[in-house]
Amino acid sequence: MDFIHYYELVDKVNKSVAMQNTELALLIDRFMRKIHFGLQAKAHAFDRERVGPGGGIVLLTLADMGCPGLNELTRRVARDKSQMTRTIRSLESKGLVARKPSPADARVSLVHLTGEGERVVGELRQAVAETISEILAPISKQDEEVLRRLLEQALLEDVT
Amino acid sequence: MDFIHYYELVDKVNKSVAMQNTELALLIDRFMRKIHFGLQAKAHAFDRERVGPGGGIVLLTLADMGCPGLNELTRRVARDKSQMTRTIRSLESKGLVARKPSPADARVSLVHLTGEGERVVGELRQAVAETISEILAPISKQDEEVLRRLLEQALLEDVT
DNA sequence: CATAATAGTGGATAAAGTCCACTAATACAG
DNA sequence: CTGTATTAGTGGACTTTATCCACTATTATG
Repeated sequence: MDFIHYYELVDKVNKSVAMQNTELALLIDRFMRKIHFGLQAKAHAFDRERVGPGGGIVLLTLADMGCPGLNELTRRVARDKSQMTRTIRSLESKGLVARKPSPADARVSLVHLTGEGERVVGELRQAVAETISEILAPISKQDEEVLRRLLEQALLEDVT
Repeated sequence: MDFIHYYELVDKVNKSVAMQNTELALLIDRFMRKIHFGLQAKAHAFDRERVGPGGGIVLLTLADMGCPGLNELTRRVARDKSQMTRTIRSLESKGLVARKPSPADARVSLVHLTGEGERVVGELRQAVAETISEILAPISKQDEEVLRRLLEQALLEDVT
């Protein structure tokens, strides 16, 4: 009956891999949440424009990307197109971003930060950086670098 | 005017740290989203009970915790108390979890998985593990372990 | 030129998140 | 003990995101 033991073993190993990876997903979720709440605790101090978490991510991403089309931006932050339309409109009404039609393609409208938007991005960065370093306090600077490298590696293929 | 250069340098360094940490937050967000969509793509295949992402995380966490009080569970997944009440009620109505009053404290009701709940957790784990390993494919097994260790370390203080 | 694909918009609805108030039970100081 | 502060859980009301789908305008392609 040795083959039974073999299959039990295989099953056990599979289950353990599944559990470990599941656990990783839960860890990531908790980590994300912790950042979320850390930021929210600071939000009243810096989010005077009331861009909210949704708007914040868009602004920060925009600062990284320069002047992308709306669709490109949408793919990068992995959110819904129509939702992005609304987010951008909201940010536009606050004077933080502006748009211009692409000279190359009449369908795309290129989004970019305004001066005021840049200023808000500065504040956001400050708050995010503080929160992140509080949360990452228990791990060393080298490991922080490792973490960044790992995530970049895992996301490499969809840089667009 | 050397001190000006000095302050410029300090400013530049600060800004770069802020940017790096901000970038890390954006990476984590994108990573999270990737998992989210990865799971969603599989959802129709395994989420026959329609627990959704919210219910899913609660079920998986529950499997890790055993038989926690609702509040304890809420703190672990870092969500709102009242929201958790509703999530649990929804899972209860599907027969996936059950509750019993704590013998030690009449205020707390202890939540635990039912047999059916355990079964669903098995399916969830399968799907989550597949998704995670697809996403983590570009990084090595050792690095995966490093990632888990780093996150655990960063979350260590709020294990409850 | 017809047809397919892409960028963006808008509507409708569902799911989460957020805040606040409230009850019941427990802890605790005096 | 007894009044008071805390804590667990519930419920309501409201806001924000998410999701899905249909639609226009433009570009790409056979």
